[in-house]
Amino acid sequence: MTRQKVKLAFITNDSARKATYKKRKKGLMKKVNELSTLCGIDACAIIYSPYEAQPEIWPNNIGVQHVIARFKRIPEMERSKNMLNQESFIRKQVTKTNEQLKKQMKENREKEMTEVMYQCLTGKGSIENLTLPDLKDLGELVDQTLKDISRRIESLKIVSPNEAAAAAPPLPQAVVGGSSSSMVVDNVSGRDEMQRGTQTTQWFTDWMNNPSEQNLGLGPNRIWPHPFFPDC
Amino acid sequence: MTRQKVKLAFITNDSARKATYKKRKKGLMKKVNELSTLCGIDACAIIYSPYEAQPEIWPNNIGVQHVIARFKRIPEMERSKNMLNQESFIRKQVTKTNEQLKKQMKENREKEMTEVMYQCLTGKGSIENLTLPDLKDLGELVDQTLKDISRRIESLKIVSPNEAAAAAPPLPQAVVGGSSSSMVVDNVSGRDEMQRGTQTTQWFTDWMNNPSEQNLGLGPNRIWPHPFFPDC
DNA sequence: AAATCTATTGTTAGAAT
DNA sequence: AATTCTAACAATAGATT
Repeated sequence: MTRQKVKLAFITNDSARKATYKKRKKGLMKKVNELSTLCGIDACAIIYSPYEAQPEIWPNNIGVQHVIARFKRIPEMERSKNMLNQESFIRKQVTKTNEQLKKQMKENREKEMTEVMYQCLTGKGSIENLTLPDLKDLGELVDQTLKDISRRIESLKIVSPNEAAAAAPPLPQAVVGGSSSSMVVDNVSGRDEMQRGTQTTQWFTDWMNNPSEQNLGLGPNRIWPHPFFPDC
Repeated sequence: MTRQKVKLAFITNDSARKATYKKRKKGLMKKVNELSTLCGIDACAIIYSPYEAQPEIWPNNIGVQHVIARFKRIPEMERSKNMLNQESFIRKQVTKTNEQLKKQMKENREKEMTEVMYQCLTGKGSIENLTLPDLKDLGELVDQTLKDISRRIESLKIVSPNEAAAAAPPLPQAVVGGSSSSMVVDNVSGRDEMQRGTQTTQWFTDWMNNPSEQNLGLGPNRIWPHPFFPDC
């Protein structure tokens, strides 16, 4: 579920393992106790270790016997049913985790592209060796950024200069709005058959047809206004 | 063992209790799993709740059955023996916790007295309404502080002025050395039968016999050197 | 080995959705 | 009711004694 600094695997170092055992057993017992107390429920824990002849138990012999007796009383069939529940629970967890992964990958992609965009803007990098999918995503990002900036400019025009700073809605640093963003370069199947984008990104499509550092304002002699932001 | 922000007691609010149950049950299961994996041991947990017909278990039906069978195999007698062990363990815990409590109380006491001392020194407080035990501890503290200062002064005398700052051992802010500190006012059973202290604290014993703000340098017109630190 | 310390990581109560 | 978020809090890995 969460990032694991110490890998969740058998500790091969004997003394480290014992130390961890003692610490974690103590913590676990505390947790069982708290859960039972806070929620007023019946529970037990049994732990076998090579360090003690007897199992370490919670809450005590009587308590464990009581819970075991209750457990034994359930017909085997009922318990199998429960196991199915557990399986479906796990399946649900897997689905959820995969969704999180997807979301995270998308987020990473956006950050990556934002980095590329800023590097281009500051002349520290070029898009020369980007792949087509990268260029496509970069285009979307630039398009969205451009729109955000236009929106910001409009909002600045409406109010008086003094009120502007306070009234203008903050401009998101970089957002790729999945379906709401217009597609700059779409359905690309090869370098020679690109479609034209929306008006705001015409320059980008143009550049795609005739890529050169010169007309992108990159490098040491970069120009202003930058072609990425012709309105500024 | 440690400070408990949420009191360890049954949660009466139904929905809060259920929320806590779900969160903590999840956390507990995770912990059991980690302990078992990290240390390669056999363990099980069984939790009954009003929210599920079946108990929630770790690791699964088979695993629990296995651990229970192993548990049942131990003669009752052996387990009682183990319970004794647990009892003695708990007794040990209680002893340890009490020791910590004592230590903490001592520490608090020292801080309290240090505060009083500084308030007196800056004229912001008076010792007029302190109890006899308070005055006794305050005396000890002042005595110790005095000694520390003398030690510091001596160390400054030995080295050249330039080296002094670097070479002199740092002066602890306020330390009451339990048995090593001389008793200023000891075995006090009443105001009229006080003993005389060591030489460094003669002034304190003197003051105890004739307490007055005047000769303590307290109040708006306070004197220097302060009687608490006649050597400075 | 066991206890203690502390920097880091993990857990969770309460609020927001 | 269930999820998600996050500040506050607790657990603990690794070092030290």
